[in-house]
Amino acid sequence: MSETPRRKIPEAALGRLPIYLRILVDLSHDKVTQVSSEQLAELAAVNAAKVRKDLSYLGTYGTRGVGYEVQFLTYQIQRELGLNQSWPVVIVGAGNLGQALANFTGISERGFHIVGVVDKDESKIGTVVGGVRVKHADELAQIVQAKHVSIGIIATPAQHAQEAADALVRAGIGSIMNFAPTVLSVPRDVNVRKVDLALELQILSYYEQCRNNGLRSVPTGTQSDSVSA
Amino acid sequence: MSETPRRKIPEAALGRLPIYLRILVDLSHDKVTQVSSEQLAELAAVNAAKVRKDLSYLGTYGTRGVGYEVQFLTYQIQRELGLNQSWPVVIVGAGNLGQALANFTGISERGFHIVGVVDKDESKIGTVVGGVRVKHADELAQIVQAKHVSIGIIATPAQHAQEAADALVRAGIGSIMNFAPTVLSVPRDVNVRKVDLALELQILSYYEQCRNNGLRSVPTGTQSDSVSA
DNA sequence: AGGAGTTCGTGAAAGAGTGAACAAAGGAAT
DNA sequence: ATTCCTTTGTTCACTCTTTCACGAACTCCT
Repeated sequence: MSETPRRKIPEAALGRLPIYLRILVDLSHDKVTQVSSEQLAELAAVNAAKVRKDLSYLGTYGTRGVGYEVQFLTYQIQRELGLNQSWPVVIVGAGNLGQALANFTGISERGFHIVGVVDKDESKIGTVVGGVRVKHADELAQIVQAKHVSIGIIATPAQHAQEAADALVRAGIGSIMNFAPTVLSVPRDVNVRKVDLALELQILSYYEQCRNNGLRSVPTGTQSDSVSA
Repeated sequence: MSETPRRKIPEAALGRLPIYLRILVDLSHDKVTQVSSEQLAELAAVNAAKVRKDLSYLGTYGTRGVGYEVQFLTYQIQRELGLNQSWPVVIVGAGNLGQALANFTGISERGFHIVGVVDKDESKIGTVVGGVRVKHADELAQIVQAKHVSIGIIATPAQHAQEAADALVRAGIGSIMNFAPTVLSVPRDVNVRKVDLALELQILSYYEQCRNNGLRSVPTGTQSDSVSA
């Protein structure tokens, strides 16, 4: 029962673990050592039973009548998510978004570090973003192999996203985070998550329109996650 | 005919409408006039039955034995999402992310336009991003009311996200898109969607770790050769 | 006109996710 | 030890989502 190879965590629960993790880290900074599912639920804006069920997928780490030990639970979630190491990440596309991502401290603070940024535009090559010198897209495979990168971020315009994906797959990447507003076609064993700016705004637009039409069918109080594929 | 089929669309289906919309617009550019649920499903990487069911929430817009008319369906989805108008949007936070968002053409091309960018940092005020001059955060309410803004984007650091949300709510905003990695607390009638960069990466990390545990014990960047399936 | 071939719309079943409720388990006080 | 209080872990009923399967409706061809 000590090091059971964890069964698969449901997608819905998996999406909440990073939220709990962030909250736990914050609590830890505030010198809080114990936390109940009720408190955690409050901070994450979800149901307490859901918190307990989510955490139960990791193991039996709580103490009845007491709650969860912040440090210990933090460690367990990190371990489960594979965050006790820092993953090397490569960014394809050094435009506005690529630069913002490379400079985003949240990435490096939470278990990842940028080891490469590539672009096809000669004018961008050689410039330094996020502490990394931008290289030509042709060098992608080289970077991936040299730095053992398994996660790639696509921050290109939509029309180049698929070729970026193909290049990442050829280079041996296992997971792709896609910021381009396109559906990527990749081999089945490559994991893709997409973040689509305009898509999320369009969903807000729908609810705003509903509100204006007097039809208030907005899911009240909930904070919807981005819909990922 | 009933121009208000306006039932509430299930959240899951709603999240896919913008994807169909984008594909339809692309098809239209390629001079395609008809499309079947099968084709649409292929392009959106989903099940064909799902496409038909999703579209059926809008109304009965297909023709049996033929498919859907691209132009007409495009219009219907846009109408349903409230995209036959251009929504004014305000951005709070003019850092890397805020600038990238303001410059992101995908926003203005898909039914939105940035009418204001505010920040608290004096050094940013007065600079122009995305064609808009950055103003002081104190002017937020003024901008919101003058331009009838109902959608706000939070692109501040996490520690200022809640106060940005409070300001947006006070200003009368109805929907918030939150890029800061924090759970916001807002009144029940304000709609929040969150996009969390690091969260998505952490989910990828989990799957990468699972993959590596299946093959090798220590996943220090062991690149799995992508076996196409 | 009638039959063959498509493709939509939807009912029904299976699957996933949610939340109320409660037994089990720990701590504290008597 | 016993009792009381708290909080977890889990069950169960319910809702939401996905997928299958098939009748209905449309086009084309003979």
